[in-house]
Amino acid sequence: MRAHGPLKTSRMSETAYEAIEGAIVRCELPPGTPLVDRQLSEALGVSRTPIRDAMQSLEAVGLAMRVRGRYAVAGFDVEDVRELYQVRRLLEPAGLEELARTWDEETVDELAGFFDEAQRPGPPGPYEDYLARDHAFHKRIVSLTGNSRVKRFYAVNEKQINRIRHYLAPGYEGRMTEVVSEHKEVCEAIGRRDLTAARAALIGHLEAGEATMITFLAQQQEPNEG
Amino acid sequence: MRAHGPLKTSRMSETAYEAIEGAIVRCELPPGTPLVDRQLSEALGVSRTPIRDAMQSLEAVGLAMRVRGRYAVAGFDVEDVRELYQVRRLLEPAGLEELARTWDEETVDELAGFFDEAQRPGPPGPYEDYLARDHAFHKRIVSLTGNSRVKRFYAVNEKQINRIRHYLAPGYEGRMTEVVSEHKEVCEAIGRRDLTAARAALIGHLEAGEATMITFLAQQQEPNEG
DNA sequence: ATTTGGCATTTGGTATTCCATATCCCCTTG
DNA sequence: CAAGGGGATATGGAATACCAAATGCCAAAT
Repeated sequence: MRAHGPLKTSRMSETAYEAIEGAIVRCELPPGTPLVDRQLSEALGVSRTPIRDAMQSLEAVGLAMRVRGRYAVAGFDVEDVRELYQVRRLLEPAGLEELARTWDEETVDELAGFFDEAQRPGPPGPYEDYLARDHAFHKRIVSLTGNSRVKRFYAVNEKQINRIRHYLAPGYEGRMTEVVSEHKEVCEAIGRRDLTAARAALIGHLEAGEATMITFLAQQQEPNEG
Repeated sequence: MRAHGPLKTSRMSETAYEAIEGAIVRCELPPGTPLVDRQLSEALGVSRTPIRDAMQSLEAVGLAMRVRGRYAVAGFDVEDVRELYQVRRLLEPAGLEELARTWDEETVDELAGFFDEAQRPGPPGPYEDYLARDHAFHKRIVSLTGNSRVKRFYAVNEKQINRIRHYLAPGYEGRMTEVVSEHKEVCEAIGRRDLTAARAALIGHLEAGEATMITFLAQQQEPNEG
């Protein structure tokens, strides 16, 4: 029985995936929320098939999980934060080391001046803008590895970190100005052609970020791991 | 219309996935082979739905890909080998560094003697046994990171490398004895509690492996990247 | 009142049907 | 004979139907 025109605009699986992923990352669907295909099917106006495709993908990137057969939004805890930041400390310095190896002057200059443009003095802009700029910087560093597998792995990692950022906000913006100065420290070291210092500054920055996130998460009376 | 009892034994998606994945890794389905859901559906005796689930997973781990909408077994080339080994050089030393940090005597002894047992002198056993032992060694090192995300990433990486090993065999077994001695070098350094040397030996081992694989692959008149 | 058995509901998995698009082949036409 | 059109086929995507297992609830019995 055909209900109505199903509007085969594009891949409904991808549309559904992005809708659900966005809702999970923004914590509109909090950790532990059951993901019931029939409900989501009705809510998004598509059939169960693309929804189940999307849920499979969400499970693959660790945003959803199956607990005794039932799908639910994945939980996270302090140990996840440790893992996520360990991955960053592993991948991002690798980008800098590749830069040290190849030493492309143009790229060095690009990174050294990454925050020059659109960097107004005084209070930084809205949180979302700041997050986007932050992410662009770190993503650019990882891209220096030129390794597509590393980049994909990093992207999944970042998605999970971003979700915890959303979970912790508001209150988490407090570190914004601190992070900006840490970024500048990395960029200045790159500008001085001192990649050893840049690497150290980057790792310090990541360690500070991990510590902050763990502190906030522990305060929040950490929820259970999914 | 119900054809016959479909035997809902367990998750047919996983069964189908493992069947197809195995065939791809063993190169029974060579790179470029079209993966047609209806064909596989008939071949494996299940409907299209679990097959399509499996193909989605295969695409996620890089063993299959979609070229203009059609699924096919992913190809690979020298650049893939570089990426795959760069990932290994990134992850495996991280395991040793974690061991250096925590310095668990029991684990050190375990790794130092990893190849003592069942290591008969003279010619090594069958290639498959050797591969399994090799993989167990490196996997154990990566597991020292204690990072589940790293371990999953590494496992996917290994699956892809293993496929290329199968693709290159026979002839590729020639490096077996060489690899065994390189492994022993790593283990001996660990036994001497010299993790710096162990790290160096491990990286050298990986670089040798990459060079060998690239040589063999280049000889084989490299196929096109999927 | 508690426990237990069974039925209704929920939910995920699989099969089947329907549909859209792309590709290929043959036929027509200039 | 070549080029273009049109239908047949192949193939993937989505919707729906069907099924099994798990869950929960309610009633009945002790």
